Amino acid sequence: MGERSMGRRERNKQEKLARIVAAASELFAKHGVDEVTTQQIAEAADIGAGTLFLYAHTKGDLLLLVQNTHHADALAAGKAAASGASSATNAVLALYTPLVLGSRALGENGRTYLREMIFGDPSNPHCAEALEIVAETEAEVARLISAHDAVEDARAHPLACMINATVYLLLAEPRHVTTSTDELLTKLREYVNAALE
Amino acid sequence: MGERSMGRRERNKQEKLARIVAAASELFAKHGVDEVTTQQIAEAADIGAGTLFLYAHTKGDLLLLVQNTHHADALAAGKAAASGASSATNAVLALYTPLVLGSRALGENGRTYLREMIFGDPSNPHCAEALEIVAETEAEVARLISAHDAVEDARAHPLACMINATVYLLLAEPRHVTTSTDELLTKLREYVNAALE
DNA sequence: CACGAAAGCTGAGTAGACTCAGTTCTGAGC
DNA sequence: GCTCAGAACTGAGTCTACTCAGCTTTCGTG
Repeated sequence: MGERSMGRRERNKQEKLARIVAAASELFAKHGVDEVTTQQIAEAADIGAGTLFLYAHTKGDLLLLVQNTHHADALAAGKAAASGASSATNAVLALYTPLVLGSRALGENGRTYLREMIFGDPSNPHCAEALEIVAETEAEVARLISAHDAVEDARAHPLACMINATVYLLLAEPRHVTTSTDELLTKLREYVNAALE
Repeated sequence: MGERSMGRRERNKQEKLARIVAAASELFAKHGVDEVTTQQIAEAADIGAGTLFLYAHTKGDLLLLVQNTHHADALAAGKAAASGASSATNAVLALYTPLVLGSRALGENGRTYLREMIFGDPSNPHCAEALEIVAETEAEVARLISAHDAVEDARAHPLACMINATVYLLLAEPRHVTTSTDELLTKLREYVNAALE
């Protein structure tokens, strides 16, 4: 996969992809997904309007493409933070904190990302990638609560799924849009505590 | 609010609303939300294309309008079924079974309904109504697990939220589209058991 | 009944995501 | 270098959810 081994065709494609990601990333962040047209993005990336859809099947896929990297980074940061935690609850909280902060920092785009992740077409690679990160998060939660002996092993995975579902709905539900991020994390701690006794 | 006390204006409105719900209900069920245009619905309801949007702000709102009644009915049926259950787990399962069956019976429309519920605009009355039913479901779960002494009272509400979030994501996640409804209910039992020990 | 105001309705028009038939570019074979 | 198959790109065109300026209907009041 060295850059040297690619022909011009492949290099052009990579370069275009990079321009698309950069353009979409900036415009989405600046104006919000709904306030930006695919035309504007294509123009900013200096490609034809139709070309955009060769790299992301829908506008939603484009958001997934742009955000998946940040999502994966947040998970990695969470994993690192959780490794030093003193209890199962603290570990789970540490794991999710970067994800929650990241989602909240995006404002409305954070909710849109969740929407595309859950309701997008999983046969699209960017969506599948996002779901992969979610599955990895779930597995890590199961590992953490097992390692801290919070619950017997058979319960670890179901509980991890429940905790994960709870976090995603906390971030998605409209009633929490006005809740401060601190309050949200406090709520999350309460939930995790309740689940782990 | 008797029908007699309404003027012609109000009666016309009610009648139009009924025609819209009937038309949308049939067309959505027959062809799926995405395969039906708002024009077709307006035509079937014998109203102007623009009139539709006086009764539902978006096409998604229209789905909420159509399905909320069934959703509420399913909750009522679940409540009734749960009242005779012998354990907290059985009660919660009984409560959710009609909701799960109802959602699954709608096929893809069931997932679309969830999407509109969670990501729709809550300032729209139909969306608010749907969220109201969700909140009621959550409260009922808390009541049931408290009544069956499954957990101390302080944990009842957080756990109810988590169980509820789990059910909604089970129904929404694309990976469960191919899962049979029976398997889904089995999975749900496993989750509820894990949460309630 | 006549009038005016306000509620309700209308459908042609707008905007923007997405498509596809035609074009250009790339690279392997000679 | 020349040729050609097919990969990649293009942007004008399509489709449809949603809007809005103008029209119609209702109804309280004199």
